[in-house]
Amino acid sequence: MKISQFHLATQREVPADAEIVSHQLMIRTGMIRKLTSGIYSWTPLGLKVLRKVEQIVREEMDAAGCLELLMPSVQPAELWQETGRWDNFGPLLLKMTDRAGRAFAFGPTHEEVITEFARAELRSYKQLPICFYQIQTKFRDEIRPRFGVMRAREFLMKDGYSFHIDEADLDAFYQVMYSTYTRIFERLQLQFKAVEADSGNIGGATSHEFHVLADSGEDQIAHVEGSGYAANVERAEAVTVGQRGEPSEDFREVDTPDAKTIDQLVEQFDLNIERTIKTLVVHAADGQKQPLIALIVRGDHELNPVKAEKLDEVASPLVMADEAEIRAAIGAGPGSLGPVNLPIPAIVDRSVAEMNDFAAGANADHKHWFGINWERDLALPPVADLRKVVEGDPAADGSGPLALMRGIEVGHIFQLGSKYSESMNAVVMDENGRAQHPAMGCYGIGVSRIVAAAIEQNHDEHGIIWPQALAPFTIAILPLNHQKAHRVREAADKLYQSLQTAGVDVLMDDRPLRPGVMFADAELLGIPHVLVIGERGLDQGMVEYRKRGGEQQDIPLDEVEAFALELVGKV
RNA sequence: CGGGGUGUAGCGCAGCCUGGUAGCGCAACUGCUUUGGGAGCAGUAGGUCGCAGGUUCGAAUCCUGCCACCCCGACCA
Repeated sequence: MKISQFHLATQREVPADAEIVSHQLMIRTGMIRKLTSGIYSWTPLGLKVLRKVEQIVREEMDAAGCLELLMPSVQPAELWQETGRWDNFGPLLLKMTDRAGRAFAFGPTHEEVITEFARAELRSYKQLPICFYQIQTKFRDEIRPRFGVMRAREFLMKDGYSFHIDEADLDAFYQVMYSTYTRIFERLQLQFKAVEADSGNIGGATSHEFHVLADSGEDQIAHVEGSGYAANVERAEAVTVGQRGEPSEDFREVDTPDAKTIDQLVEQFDLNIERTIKTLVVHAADGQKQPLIALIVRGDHELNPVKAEKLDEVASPLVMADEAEIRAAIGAGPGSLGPVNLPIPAIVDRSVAEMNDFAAGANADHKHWFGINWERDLALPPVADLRKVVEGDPAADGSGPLALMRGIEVGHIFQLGSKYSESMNAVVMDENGRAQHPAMGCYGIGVSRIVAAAIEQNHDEHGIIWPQALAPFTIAILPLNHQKAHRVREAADKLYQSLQTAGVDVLMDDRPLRPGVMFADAELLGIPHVLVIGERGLDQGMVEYRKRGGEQQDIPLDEVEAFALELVGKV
């Protein structure tokens, strides 16, 4: 491609509303343009990268035996009502009506449509296992879109769905998808980690996320260095190793007029924060005896809402009680709550169950109990894993202390089981002639998000540094002062023609611009290999090669074509 | 949805407080010079000042309402 024939629209200035590097660089290189919040056009440049990601994903899915299809984006409400998700999916689901007033959704994911497809197409266990996938535009009406295409409302996703005669076969195929995903992210030349995950509102049990590692990532991952253990912190189990200490202090009530928070309490009474507890009041699940329930974690710990709302006793989604509700039920404000004489049910975190001689609110304003001990002073309430893990916690599998890092979720695989096949009554005949609900798996990759994630991981102060597998162009030719220097133009044209013929994605900067502009744009665009042709070099019979973000060397003019072909593996 | 902020040329911004009909840098266009790290000179073009209403002889500027976008929190590929 010659730039004069292309639409290149690089900008020097950093857009004001782009917060993270990938978003800034995608705007500055001109890969994307915003139409409105969370909705972007991909320019010819950006689309070249997007297509490269897509193609790697497609090749590996095909290699795993999956079959590509294409399902509709616009889906009738009835389908979503069958699974209950018309109401349960929440405000992310974009709903609309046609001129006759029929309700539709713009697909945020396609379990319903694929299950409808499967119940029409699949009749026999002999057709199983089978996996369909598509690469298609999704729409989720995100509460807060941000970071360009990283968290967009409209985005490109690969979604795959598999069908199995039983859970064992699903599990075996899940392992195949796990290694397929591993291969995809390796081919994309990204640093990534597969982690145990929560399955969110897609449903199902076993689930793994694939994260591209980046400090700007919105997710936190807990892992153990050198072990296989890794989990999203919202999922990571907090285990305890110690045992409860013996009571040594007196159980006593203390006036604490100025201690509204844990920090104040610790400071004013010189307490160890690990001997304090926080009592959080949330809405109980429907059908519980009382409308509120207390969740108790250690003073220095944080409640993990994902774990909490999974408990049968707790309303899902999690709703914190407001001060008025708390006062009505308990008679004290949020700063003065505790398990002693608590009139509502409570669940304590595992680490709280191990505490002795600890302090807590007295359920009366300006009073706390100190020296509390379970069993001696009050009965231990039910115990559950309620908190977020912190750096240094022991891993759930005993492999060592946890370290935390940040990641960008680019893939997620789930074992759905028969959730959808049952609710939508998709059945196949098994070998005994009995109707069975097939077990399903579901496998997503955020194709457009990968482009941003790759930039997040591969850039410097000059611009993007594309991995070769993703680069929009793999080689750039910069003919310096070509409009005056005939020799330069001829050498560049010849090289361009031969690389073009060999099928290389080559970009020739044939703009009549000063060298500095050409260098700056080639670096901004992140083209992995740059060949600089100038009169100075030609005088020595040389062309200069620069590797983006790396070394440079002079190549004899008559060897440069072979050199270039070797660089991009076209020999 | 709650909290905060911003809307002025393609991009980045000033002007607003103290009303007098819009300016700077980059980008764009023309010409000449320049050409191994984002050139110089001369010239040109481009704006319903987010929208609607109000106050005023006069509104980018003051008032009211609305809209959009961005940031911080709960969701997800």
